Amino acid sequence: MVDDPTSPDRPADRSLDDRKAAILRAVVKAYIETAQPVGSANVVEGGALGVSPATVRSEMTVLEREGYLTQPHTSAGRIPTQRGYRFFVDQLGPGELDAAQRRQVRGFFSHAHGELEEMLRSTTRMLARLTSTTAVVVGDVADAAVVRSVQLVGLSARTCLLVVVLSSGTVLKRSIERADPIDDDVLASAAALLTAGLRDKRPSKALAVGLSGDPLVDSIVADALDAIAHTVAESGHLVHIEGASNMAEAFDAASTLHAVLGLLEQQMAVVSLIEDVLDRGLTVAIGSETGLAPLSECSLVVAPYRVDGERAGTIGVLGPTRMNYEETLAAVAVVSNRLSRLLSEGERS
Amino acid sequence: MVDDPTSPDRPADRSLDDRKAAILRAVVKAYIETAQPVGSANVVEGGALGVSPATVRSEMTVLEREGYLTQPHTSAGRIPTQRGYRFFVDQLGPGELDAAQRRQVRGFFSHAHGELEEMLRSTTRMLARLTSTTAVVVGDVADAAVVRSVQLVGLSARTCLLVVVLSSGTVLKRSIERADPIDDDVLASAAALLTAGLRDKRPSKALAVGLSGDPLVDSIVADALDAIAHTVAESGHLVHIEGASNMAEAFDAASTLHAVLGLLEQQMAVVSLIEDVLDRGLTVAIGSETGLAPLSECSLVVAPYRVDGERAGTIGVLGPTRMNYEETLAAVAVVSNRLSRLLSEGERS
DNA sequence: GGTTGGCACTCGCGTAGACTGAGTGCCAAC
DNA sequence: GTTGGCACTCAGTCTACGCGAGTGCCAACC
Repeated sequence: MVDDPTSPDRPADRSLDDRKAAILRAVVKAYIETAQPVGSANVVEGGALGVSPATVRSEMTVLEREGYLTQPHTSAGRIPTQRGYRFFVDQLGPGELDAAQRRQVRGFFSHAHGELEEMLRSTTRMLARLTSTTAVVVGDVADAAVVRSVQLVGLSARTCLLVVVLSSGTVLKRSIERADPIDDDVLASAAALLTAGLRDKRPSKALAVGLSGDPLVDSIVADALDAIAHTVAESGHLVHIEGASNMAEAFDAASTLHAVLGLLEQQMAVVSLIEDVLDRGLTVAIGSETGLAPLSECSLVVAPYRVDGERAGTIGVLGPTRMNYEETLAAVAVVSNRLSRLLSEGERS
Repeated sequence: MVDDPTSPDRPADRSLDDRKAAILRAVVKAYIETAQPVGSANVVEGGALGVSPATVRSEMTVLEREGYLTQPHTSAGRIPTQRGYRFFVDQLGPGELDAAQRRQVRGFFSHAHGELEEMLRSTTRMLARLTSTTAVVVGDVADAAVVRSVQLVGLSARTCLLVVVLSSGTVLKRSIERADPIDDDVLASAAALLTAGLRDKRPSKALAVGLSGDPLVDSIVADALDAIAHTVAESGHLVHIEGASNMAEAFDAASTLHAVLGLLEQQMAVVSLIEDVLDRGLTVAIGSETGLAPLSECSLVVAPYRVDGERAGTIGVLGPTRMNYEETLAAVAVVSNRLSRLLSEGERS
């Protein structure tokens, strides 16, 4: 029986037998739909598992004891705990978008065009609208492209601006302050040296270039390499966040909302959150699994996207813990795939 | 009596005598503080205008008839109408920040440094924190600086990237698609021509440069000029919005909040809102004066900032209609002044 | 032994009524 | 014109109460 190929043999928590799993699933599904505690009768009438409410009740007490469900109070139905959601998500198969959503995605990508940054921005917008949640797209702009040109433009006597153009069309920039006035010729030679030395390298690998022998030029080159390293660290991740307004309808407590929106305003925190979740090998982070207190009532669904087979960034969706995981997982997967394809094509042309 | 220099002769609505004005002022002030309807007793005990509650009551009925106040229901106190707020704001003298706030502003500007964009961003953040509202800073990056360099960098055979560096350190960029493959030499000559022709001009005035005679180069130059015009139109206004999370505590109705946050996500709408308000010569737009339905319960306080005497952008604050106008007006004025000073100094050095 | 129907019990929620008190409008007196 | 007095209004609060959804337990059943 264990080897029966028809039995659902998933990597999920094996401590739950099939019926408990089915009941838990039904509770989670119903709760996601209605946001109301789910009673035993509700479970019976929803799924066709051929048992009476009484049986469901006794199973539910077990599920509660094991930490998958809670009761807001006696004489109310059950609500999934974080562990309950985790089980539910783990046993989900690959989902599908409904027709309208598929059309929306297809329509978006068939008309998509323009520069990388604008593409990422509009993708974020679309994803937010598609899922009615907050969408986050992180572009690893400094890691997914190579240097095309490096320029140094004098702004004032002692200040110049470093401008690095990448093959993706991304521009990194940073101002460099010098103690002494700088000559335009010196800037030009330094820029030529940098372009020659860094061309077709990743900006994150821009550590050294050949020296010129002229100490002034070499010193500026050193400053520029330093500036590149700083810029990569600071703005190497381009973050787009859209649909934060959708949070307003997900939570009724103003304080929760304030905390969540406040977190979203710290873009650095969002980037490291997503990195962290991906590093732990997760696709979904539920509640406290995000590791951030303000998100204890939120879940995050993430997926990397690739350009020519290589990770070029991450897309993600942040919503309430009781979000529609099937739909959101499908949406994130589809969008990341199509975005990967589109950007890879773009690169090739 | 009319010419008595001690009597408050303000440009406010003259249809209100001094006592009515004082009562209205007291009601607005109290309502801003408490968010509760204000009764006649409350008015008497607050301001020292030496009349009894009964007198205040009869005055308040007049103020209500004239549209400055409303009652949420009989047997409740009065609430200012939009017109009431308007009167209140019009008769406000120049306000002052309290000591703690002044310290905060001074501390920020004494440590402020870095590039223009980063400066504007952190200023927005500071303003949001200072006023506990949503702060908006619009930088007219394309109008407030002149061209320092124009470059064309080949990205792929048929695509190149236009990169314009401005004296402020701002970088404008846009990709240009060509029907035929382009040679690096051609790009270089076109870029040289553009730099020579546009240097020290404003990007918004970049309409033409001298021709080279080479039709290919000239055609690319034409494309580049076109691209500059588009970029100026599209990203000539750099928008920073911070403190949107503060809106969560200003409104309790989720739908209002959703509408306001949704509007804030459309940055274009915010820019044209602010432009529009300034064009009408206003410093404060109250409720429907903003011209945007989602902001009917909000007020906007704006002030331009200048670099070397010339308008370089706008700072603004968006909050609930019942915000603390005195404080906010003072904060916006102080921040715009100090920002102007800082940026002008920076330019000079 | 697992399953089931029956049943008593719990408890949130909605409704109804009473009460409170803040605040008004009116009026007669000052 | 101003004031104190007074009747009136009405939102908010509290309490009581019944309803009903839902539970836990148990004895009976297959």
